[in-house]
Amino acid sequence: MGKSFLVTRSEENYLKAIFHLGGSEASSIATNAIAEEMQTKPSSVTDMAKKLAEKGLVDYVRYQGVSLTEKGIKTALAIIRKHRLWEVFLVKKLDFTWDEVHEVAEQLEHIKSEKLIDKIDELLDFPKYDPHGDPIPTKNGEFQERDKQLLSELPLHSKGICVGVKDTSTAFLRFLDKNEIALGDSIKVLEREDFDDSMHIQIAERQLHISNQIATNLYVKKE
Amino acid sequence: MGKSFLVTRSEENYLKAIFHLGGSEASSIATNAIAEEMQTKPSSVTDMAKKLAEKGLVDYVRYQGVSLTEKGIKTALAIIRKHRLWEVFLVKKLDFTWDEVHEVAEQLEHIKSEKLIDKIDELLDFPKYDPHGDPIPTKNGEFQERDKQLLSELPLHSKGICVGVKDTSTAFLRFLDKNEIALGDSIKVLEREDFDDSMHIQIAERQLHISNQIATNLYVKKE
DNA sequence: ATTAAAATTTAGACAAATCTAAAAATTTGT
DNA sequence: ACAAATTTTTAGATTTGTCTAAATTTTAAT
Repeated sequence: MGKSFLVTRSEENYLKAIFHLGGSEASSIATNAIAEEMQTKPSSVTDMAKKLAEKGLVDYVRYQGVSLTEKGIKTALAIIRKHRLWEVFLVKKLDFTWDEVHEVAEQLEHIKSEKLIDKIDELLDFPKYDPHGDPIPTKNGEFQERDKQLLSELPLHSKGICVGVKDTSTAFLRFLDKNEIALGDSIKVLEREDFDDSMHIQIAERQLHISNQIATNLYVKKE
Repeated sequence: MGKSFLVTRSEENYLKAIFHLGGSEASSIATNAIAEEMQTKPSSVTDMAKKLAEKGLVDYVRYQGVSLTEKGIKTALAIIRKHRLWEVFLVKKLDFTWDEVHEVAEQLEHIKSEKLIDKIDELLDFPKYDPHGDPIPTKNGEFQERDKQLLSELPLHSKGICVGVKDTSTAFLRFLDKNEIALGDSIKVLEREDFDDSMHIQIAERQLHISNQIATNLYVKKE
């Protein structure tokens, strides 16, 4: 079996970025898009694309961009799995807030030990979702996106359960904390303002007025 | 305050090695000794010595070797603290055996997050010793070596409590596991064989015959 | 269908961390 | 004290991952 041989930390980060940009589907991802995502220069992306292609992790055609191979997808999912499991660990076991976890998980995701991450998985009782509501791939790389929609798309008077966030910036997560909006909360759309698409919602026992910018960054699952 | 600015992973490993070789005392540590400890070449050590000296982490005199500065000691202790706390975590929370922890802890010790390690410390209830019996430095870099001696030096008929190991090789740790010798066990010297310095010991309810090589790698604390 | 704009790649350079081989300094043995 | 052995350093090369600037290819507009 192809014991994943040597994948460097930098290569792992590229694979993750490509995956997040949709590189696991048929479509190719543009050099510029990857450079943007990774906060680096397009020329660096080109160099790395060649390296990853040589290792059989991506398909790369000059001037066309890259897409992940089967092997690349597996590797990317393993990293995402680790990242999300560590996030759960930090929140559940060490009382980190959900805006604090990302930076540390970015480091922890590169720790190489199959036993370690499987034990963490077990310690957490095999969670299916991370603190932002994103699904955690299994050991075999299976994972299903939750059936969810943006709060902004929820019809008037219908109810949903908050299951995730689209924007994971510190600012947004802090806003949610401050307004006591958490995953699992039940949300009902009471009124919608046509003028600016802001809305009145019922959340737990409270009522809240939220802007469209909030509503387009909160995922809910219809009840 | 000198927020430890940038210390690379490689630099951290050198500091740790120098500390282990006694570089925190007045004595200087030879280039060759460090190369041996780090499994690298003396010329690489020279290069790094200059770099560390420039950052004020070691004192370095050409052809004389290096010794840690105050700042270098602090940095080394912070890494050792992290390494040992992670070892405790792996054993206590994830059921790793004590011969499995080192390799993973070597990676985890480089994770940069003060909050993370302090929370791990708290989760473990502020342990004083790691799974091999070595003391864990406090957040302020204080740490005291335990009052201990080698089992081989324990007088005939006297008793001690097993508090640590000198050799931390997988082979030795596995041997101890197989013979059910664990930290905390009470050991009494029943008989000593002058010919080869092997000894009969009473450990818990059992009696055991152990070679001098074992006895010179087990630390006990006199009762 | 050309040309202008945008995206991408190449070429050449740099910093970090390492190595080899040769030179220099120190230590050791007598 | 001086030659031989050992240790240490220097000089120059290599690898990884990055960058800038220039060249090339693709895309978009008229």
